[in-house]
Amino acid sequence: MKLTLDALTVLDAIDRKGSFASAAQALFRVPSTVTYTVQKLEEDLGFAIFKRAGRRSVLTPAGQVLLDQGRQLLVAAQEVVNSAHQVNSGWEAELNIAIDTVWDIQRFYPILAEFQKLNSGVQVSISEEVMGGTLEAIIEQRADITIGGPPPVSAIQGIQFESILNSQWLFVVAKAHPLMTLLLPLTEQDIEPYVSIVIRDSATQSPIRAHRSLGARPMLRVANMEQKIQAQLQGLGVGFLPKHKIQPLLDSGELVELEIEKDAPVTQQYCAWRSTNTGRAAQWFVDKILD
Amino acid sequence: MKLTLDALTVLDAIDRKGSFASAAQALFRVPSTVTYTVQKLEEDLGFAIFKRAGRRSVLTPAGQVLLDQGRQLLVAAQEVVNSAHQVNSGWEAELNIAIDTVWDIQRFYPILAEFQKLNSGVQVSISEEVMGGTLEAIIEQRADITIGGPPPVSAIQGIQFESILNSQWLFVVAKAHPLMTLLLPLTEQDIEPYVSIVIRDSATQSPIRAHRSLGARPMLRVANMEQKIQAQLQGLGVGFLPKHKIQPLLDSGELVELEIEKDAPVTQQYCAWRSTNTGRAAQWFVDKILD
DNA sequence: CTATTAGTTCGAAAATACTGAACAATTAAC
DNA sequence: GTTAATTGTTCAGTATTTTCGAACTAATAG
Repeated sequence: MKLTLDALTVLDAIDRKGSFASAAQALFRVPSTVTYTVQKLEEDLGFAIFKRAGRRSVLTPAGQVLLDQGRQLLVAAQEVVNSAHQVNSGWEAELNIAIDTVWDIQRFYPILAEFQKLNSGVQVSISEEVMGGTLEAIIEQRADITIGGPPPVSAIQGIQFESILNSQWLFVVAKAHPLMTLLLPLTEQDIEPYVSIVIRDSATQSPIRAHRSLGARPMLRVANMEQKIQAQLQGLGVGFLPKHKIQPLLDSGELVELEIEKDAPVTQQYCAWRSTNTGRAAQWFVDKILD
Repeated sequence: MKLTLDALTVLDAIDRKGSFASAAQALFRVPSTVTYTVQKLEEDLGFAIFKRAGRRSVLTPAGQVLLDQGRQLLVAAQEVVNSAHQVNSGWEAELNIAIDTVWDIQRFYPILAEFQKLNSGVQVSISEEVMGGTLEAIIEQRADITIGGPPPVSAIQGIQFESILNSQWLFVVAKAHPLMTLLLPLTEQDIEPYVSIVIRDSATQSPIRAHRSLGARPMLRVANMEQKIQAQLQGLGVGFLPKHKIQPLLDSGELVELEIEKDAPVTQQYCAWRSTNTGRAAQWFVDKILD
């Protein structure tokens, strides 16, 4: 394969300017150089790119394909260089952040806004994951940073973890729920008859962990934390919810915390990042997240 | 932008072979040449690609990005050359055929099988379109050849049309349909009370043409001919269907043709292709289709 | 028929890429 | 710890490729 990007640039110029001569002018070269470049490329590739029709040359079908796809190649090449420059500047070309659904994404927006003021040129993408999802995302390199999610079962090569927040989970029900008539603290037997709202695990490969399902009771599976809150709010079922996400609903009385016999569970939330990642954006975000 | 594909090839070799020296060997060059190429690229791009760590060099983050994306660029470049070669051989790189839903795609498979025996290397894609869809597909360059579909409203620059088949449309109903008790031929008043099955137009931009809708009667819109046949077969409604597509159902008596007062409509089916397309595959298919 | 423009050819000059020998730095072997 | 082997670099010289400019051919416009 003897294709060169320079030759493609010449082809592009010829087509856009309409002639070898004007292409030469545009590229600050002499006409004979353009002829030479085209002839050399034709010889290297083994087929004619232009059909000489009098004093004006026209592209052959193969030449047209070469030009069309070659232009895309030129654009791609420029993007490669741009990405490398961006990384060289210390800022990553892109940064993927996976946020666990127990986190309120809105609380993250101010940090994002602050970051954008830095004019780093980093393309930041945010995805919402459930339970094992954040772990899976960073292991499979889909994410550079995770916010929230469970701790690693064992140390993972090249990934650092840090506890970020003690998320307290409360057992709550909607304000008119029948469970409110019972004597506190509730026993497992009290709760058993009622539908439990659980979040479907977004980790497709990890062993499924239905979070806090409390035995084999009737369950309603929902996609994320938002839906779980809504479901419990509308009395579709009961379950544990992270305190910091439902504080307003507790204050207004729409949701009520009920004491239960077993200890209210505490889950450690973890932030994770790739320790091999030396990008400034990743470090900036990790610093911010750890407060 | 001073990036060259040759330099990327060198980077790739260095990474795969693990050292400048073995890369040089693999590329039939001398070590100093490899050093020269790398240094020149670094100078041209304006950043370090390798960090000299003793006698063994390691990629900088920017160098890693350059290599990763550069490899994709190399693959893409090879594909560009391959495509151009393919077109130069006389066969197109790819050929898109749009078939109108009134046609039975299965009738087209033998022709496809015959074509594949030619070992042309052409990537053939087939899409199913409805009503105006084939026309739109060829005008918007999504298709190279269309089979079936309406005639052009006016001559279209660079596209040739040829009538291919007189598709006869029959008014048919399911075998137990109430309309069968009436006296033939049916009048418009006879038909009016019953739901008419119409195919939703897949042409998004053309003015909507609800095919043979016979005034403002209750309608059930379906996505394609297959669904329309099924709908009429299950007695959900009545309407015109192309004779050649329902012959077996007529023979078995599951669908019944009913004579109607107005002439049974005849629609010309057209085959279209781009007259500028000089590819052998397009010509081969057009010849076959026109019998 | 002449002037103009487009593209090519060709020898010379310039720029670029490659080579091989010498050297420095590091790792492996003993 | 010393020696040997391996790696990468430098540098001067050489080979190759690219570019240039002038001369030339062919087609088109006036």
